[in-house]
Amino acid sequence: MLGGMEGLEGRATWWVSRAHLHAHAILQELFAEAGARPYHYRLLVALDDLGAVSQAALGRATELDRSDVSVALGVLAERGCVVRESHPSDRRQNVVSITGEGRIELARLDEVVDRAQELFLAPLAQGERVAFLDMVTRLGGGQRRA
Amino acid sequence: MLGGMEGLEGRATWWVSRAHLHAHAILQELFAEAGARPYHYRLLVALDDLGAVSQAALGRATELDRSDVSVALGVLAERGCVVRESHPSDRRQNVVSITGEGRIELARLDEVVDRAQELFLAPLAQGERVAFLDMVTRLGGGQRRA
DNA sequence: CTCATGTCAGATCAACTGAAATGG
DNA sequence: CCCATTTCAGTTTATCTGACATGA
Repeated sequence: MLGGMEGLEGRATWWVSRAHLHAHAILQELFAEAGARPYHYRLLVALDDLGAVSQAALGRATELDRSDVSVALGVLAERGCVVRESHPSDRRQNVVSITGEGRIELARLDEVVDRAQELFLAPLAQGERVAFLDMVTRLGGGQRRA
Repeated sequence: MLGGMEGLEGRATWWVSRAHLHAHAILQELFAEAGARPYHYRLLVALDDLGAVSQAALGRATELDRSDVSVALGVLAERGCVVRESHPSDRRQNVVSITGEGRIELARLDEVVDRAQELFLAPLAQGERVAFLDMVTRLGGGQRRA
């Protein structure tokens, strides 16, 4: 009678956390195989989307910290995936653009992410996936970092 | 044509991660208000369930590291929520039991966790919650820490 | 003076690792 | 000798803070 369910296990928050851990492990492994990091992918996606932007703008678009953007772009630049040029009229800014190399890398990583979704969603029937995505989107909806 | 969906955003793994962040933030805040940590709750639940057990057994039951169990039990013992006695025939072991105080604290934290579920699941209609829990349980199912 | 930008060094926090001390 | 338990110190990894130099 008293409470019903007890413990964190069995609660929605617990299972969401487990699912996240599982998803994270899958992504980490596939990205590691591919020799990249999720940050790199996020940045390449945003750059392909936005065109040439400053690092600060990139950080805002991807919700990454400017310091992490700075570091990750260093790696991507070394690999020739992006180029940084200083802004003509505002010399504080590094204007970043994706390169042809970068687009190839992006396409490769897109496939990695697709494979990760497939692995992660494997326990759900095709019909369930739409409903799940709809619900989990609402549950994560208003989330912003502190 | 080419790929369809691009970017981590919009993918299932992304939204699960967002939902996890949201759930985590809710739990952290409510536990902080209550002056406790999720570890404490996990341990109290297990102790209430198992009765008197060694710290090592507790660690295995809760999937917490022995070292973290040791530290968290130190806090709980200071607050009078648990007692540690050395095992009569195996003097390596600390046999831990929940106290009356501990059971009161546990009941209090159970309510905290219930409130957290309510807040977290608020975007879902009552009927959806069962379906969501079923699916997310399957998605987190086989997960074990490395 | 103030604010924005890019960079770097370090704080943080949870989770985990390693080793020492004790004992079976 | 080998293994289990408890404890503590320290590593790890991603994220975030703070400070600094530059410049608008």
